Amino acid sequence: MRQTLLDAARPMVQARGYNALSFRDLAEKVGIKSSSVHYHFPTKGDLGAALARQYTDEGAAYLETLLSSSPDIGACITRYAAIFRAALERDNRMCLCGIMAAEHDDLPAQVREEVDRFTTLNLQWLTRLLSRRRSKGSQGMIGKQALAIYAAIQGAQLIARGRGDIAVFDESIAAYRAAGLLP
Amino acid sequence: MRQTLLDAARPMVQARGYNALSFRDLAEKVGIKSSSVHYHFPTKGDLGAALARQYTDEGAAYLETLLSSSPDIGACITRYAAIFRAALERDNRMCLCGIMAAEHDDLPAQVREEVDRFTTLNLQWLTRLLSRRRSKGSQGMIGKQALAIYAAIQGAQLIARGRGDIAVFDESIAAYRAAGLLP
DNA sequence: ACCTGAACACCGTTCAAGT
DNA sequence: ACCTGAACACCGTTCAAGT
Repeated sequence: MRQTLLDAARPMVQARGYNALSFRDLAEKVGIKSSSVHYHFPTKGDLGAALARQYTDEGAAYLETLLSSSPDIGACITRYAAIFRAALERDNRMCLCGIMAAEHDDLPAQVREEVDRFTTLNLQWLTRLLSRRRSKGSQGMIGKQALAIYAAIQGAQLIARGRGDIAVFDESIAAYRAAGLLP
Repeated sequence: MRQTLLDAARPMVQARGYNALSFRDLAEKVGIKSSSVHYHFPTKGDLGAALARQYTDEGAAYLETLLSSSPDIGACITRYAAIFRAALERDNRMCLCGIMAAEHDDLPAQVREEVDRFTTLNLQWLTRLLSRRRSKGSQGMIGKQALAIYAAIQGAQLIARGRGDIAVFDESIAAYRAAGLLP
């Protein structure tokens, strides 16, 4: 049941955010009462943190396979962007931690910590990827470029979701690549 | 009182989002009862829409002065990015319509429409700015570049806010400029 | 014209009670 | 071990009542 709740809650949060998630709506979707949800997750913060933790762990595992599956940096970035594109494809949803990042200052501390861990994980992964390049910058430059790439992709997803048009995402990514922001 | 309410509500939404705004908190801040807020704004959607409308109108006016004050495209973009930077400087707040964009699918229709109008306004302004360049692309290319610039700046603000570090914003903008995404 | 208190259905949360 | 109904303080909203 615990996993059933997480599986039901994830797409709800990806669509409408953490704040909009209701224990009663979630309970109804899985066929129990809202007070029963508290048996598995004492507080909404516990649920949100578990949601973000699992999402981050799964993302980390996928990113590892991605990095080891191809030596080509451009191909890796394309498949990295495809992760965020896939969320939009699924009923115009967002990255769980991207939408929660917007609620950052309104999140319970335990949820915020997991969201921050997702961001850190992505920045580290991008840094490792960029470190493969021959045309190296300093370590500091690589970190800043990783930051810029992550911010740009999250922004593209946010704006594309708002416009309800996945082409907005694709065109933004294409413009990033054309400019050389993406390797 | 109507304007007092709007002035008090704006920074609250910029900090924590539309969903987190409470009529009772807002009422207490301005010294009336929550039921009195409904006299000025019948529903929370009315308040949110008025908030976004005024924000967009003020933004539009400022962008016009910006565009006519300098013929230099790079200077205009720098001052454009400075608008978003200023929000972060003010207690790590976000663009009102940037944070509301994350709540997009959970907003009352009337609020969503105003948020979308802000986005449209910004894209049009950026398109006009980019049209000044000699090294022109097609009209379609310019629109896509405007989109990418807007998404990238919004993303930089979102991630910088999450990290609680305005340097994240500055470094992202610098990376955009270095790549040539920003003119 | 503007404000208020009381009521309503929602929300997260608690807890005694059930199986 | 897992679920439930009732209660609590919150929320947006309504409305009769006040000035």
